[in-house]
Amino acid sequence: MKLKNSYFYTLREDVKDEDSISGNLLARSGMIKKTSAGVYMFMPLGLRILNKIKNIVKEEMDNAGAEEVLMPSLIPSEVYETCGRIEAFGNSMFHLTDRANHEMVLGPTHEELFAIAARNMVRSYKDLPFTLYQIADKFRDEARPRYGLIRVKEFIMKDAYSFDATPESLDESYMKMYHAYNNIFDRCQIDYKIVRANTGAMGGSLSEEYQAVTDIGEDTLVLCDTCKYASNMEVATHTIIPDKEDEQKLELVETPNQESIEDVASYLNVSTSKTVKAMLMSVNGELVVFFIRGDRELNEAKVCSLLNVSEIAFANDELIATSNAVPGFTGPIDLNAKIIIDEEILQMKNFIIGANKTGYHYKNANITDFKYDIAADISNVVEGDVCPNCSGKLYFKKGIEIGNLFKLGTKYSKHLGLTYLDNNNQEHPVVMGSYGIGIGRILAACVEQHHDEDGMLLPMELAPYQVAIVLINPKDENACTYANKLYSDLYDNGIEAILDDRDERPGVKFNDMDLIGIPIRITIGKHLINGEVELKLRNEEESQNIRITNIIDTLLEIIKNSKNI
RNA sequence: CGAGAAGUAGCACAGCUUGGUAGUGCACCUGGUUUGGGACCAGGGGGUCGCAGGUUCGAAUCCUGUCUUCUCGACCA
Repeated sequence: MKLKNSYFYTLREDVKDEDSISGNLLARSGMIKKTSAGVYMFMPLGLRILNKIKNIVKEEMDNAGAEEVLMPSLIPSEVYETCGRIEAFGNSMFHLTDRANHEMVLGPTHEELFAIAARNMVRSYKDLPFTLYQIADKFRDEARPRYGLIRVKEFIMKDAYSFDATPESLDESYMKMYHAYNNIFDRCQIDYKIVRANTGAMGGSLSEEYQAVTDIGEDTLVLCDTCKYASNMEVATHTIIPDKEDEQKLELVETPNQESIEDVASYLNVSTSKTVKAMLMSVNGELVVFFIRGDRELNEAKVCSLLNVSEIAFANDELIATSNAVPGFTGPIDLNAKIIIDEEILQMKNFIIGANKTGYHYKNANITDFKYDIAADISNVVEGDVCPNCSGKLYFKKGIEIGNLFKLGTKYSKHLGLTYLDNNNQEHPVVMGSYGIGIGRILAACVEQHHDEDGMLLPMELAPYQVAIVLINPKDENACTYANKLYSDLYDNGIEAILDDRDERPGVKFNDMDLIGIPIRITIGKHLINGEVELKLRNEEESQNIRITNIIDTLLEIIKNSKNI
């Protein structure tokens, strides 16, 4: 691309609309432009990067034996009704009607259509296994789009679906995707963690997420400092260390005006981990009181799957009044409500707990002092907890979900009649897996992880162009002639280059090329008369002068080496 | 969906309190001087002040409604 007659602009200041580094750098580079909240235009440079990511994904999918297809985005509602997902998605799905008043939706994910596609051809176990994928737009009406390309309403996703006869066969298909995913994210130079995740509304047995590690991540990753344990906070567990104290006698103590756990703990001069707090929640309109250690948080995802509900809410005053619970002083002893305790409390001794009486708590409470309905893991782990797999300590990082793997099982195939006959002429539902990758999120995560104060530092495989040729003085005819020759020589050798032939000052050109993250810069300036140009790598401070005689080989070598990192 | 803030030129903003016909920096155009890290001088183009009503002789400014955007929360396969 020669800049002079191309669509190219940069902004010198941050864009007010963008709240993330990646969103700002992409917008300032003229690569993306927001059209409305959570919806973006991709301009030439941005689209080039996107296409490079897509190509990497395609190559790895094809290598893993998956076949590419393309599904529509405009889909009759009834397709999603079959498996109850109109309900499950709620108002995060875009609904519309056509002129004949048929209810349609814009596809948020495509399990059903792929299952229907598979149903068209699968008859026998001999037809299995196979894997299909597409790279296409998805639509989700996010309540709050943010962080540039991270959380958007319309986005490009690679979604793959595997179809197997047996769970064992699914394991193999799953592992093929697992390896393909590692290759994809390695090639994009993403710093990522693979974590256990909640299967949520997708259903199925196993789910793992690929999380790009970044501070603006919306998920909390729980990692072990000793072993490879890695889990999304939603499903993270820890080893409970039993308290070895001897049980003491329950004692009512006055705690006037001490309503928060911190206040009570400091008033009674104990650690918050020696207290138990109550969470008064509404579950399907019923009051349920959850008890967890004072320094922990209730884990909604765990509670929802325990009780098999889609959401829980804080109880309102009216609901609380149906019991004898006293907010701030709620305890399980003589409480007339459904009680669910964190299993950790089974191992705690002599703890502080509310007395259901304003201004009073019990101390030296023990599990034998009260009744409860269910004991289960309902709390979040905290940093420093002991790893469930070894004796290491758990710590947290923030992550963006850039990919996921689901073992779906037979949920969709059962509902949609996707079955096969085995060698005994018996009919079985096909076992499915689903595998997603957010293409735009890879771009955003990559920029979040690779930038400096001057702009992006894109990996060679993702950069829109590998080389930027900066022509210092376009009015110098010799320099201009050489620059154009170099430009076409590079193309002849398969190297993608930008020729900055604009009539701008050198500083403007350097800053622009730094901003858009071109990995290699060739500057054609005053040393050309000596047969030399300047070579500078975006991720290095120093530049060097090189002879123009073997410049192509030098560049090919740099590009080749950078891909082997 | 709850709470808060903001919409004025391509971008970032001032002006609004106290109504009087629209301004700054960057970007853009012309001429000149410059030319290895976001040049300088001079001249110039570009805005129905988000939209709709209302008050007023007169509204970017005051009032009402509405839309949009952003922030914090809720939600998030």
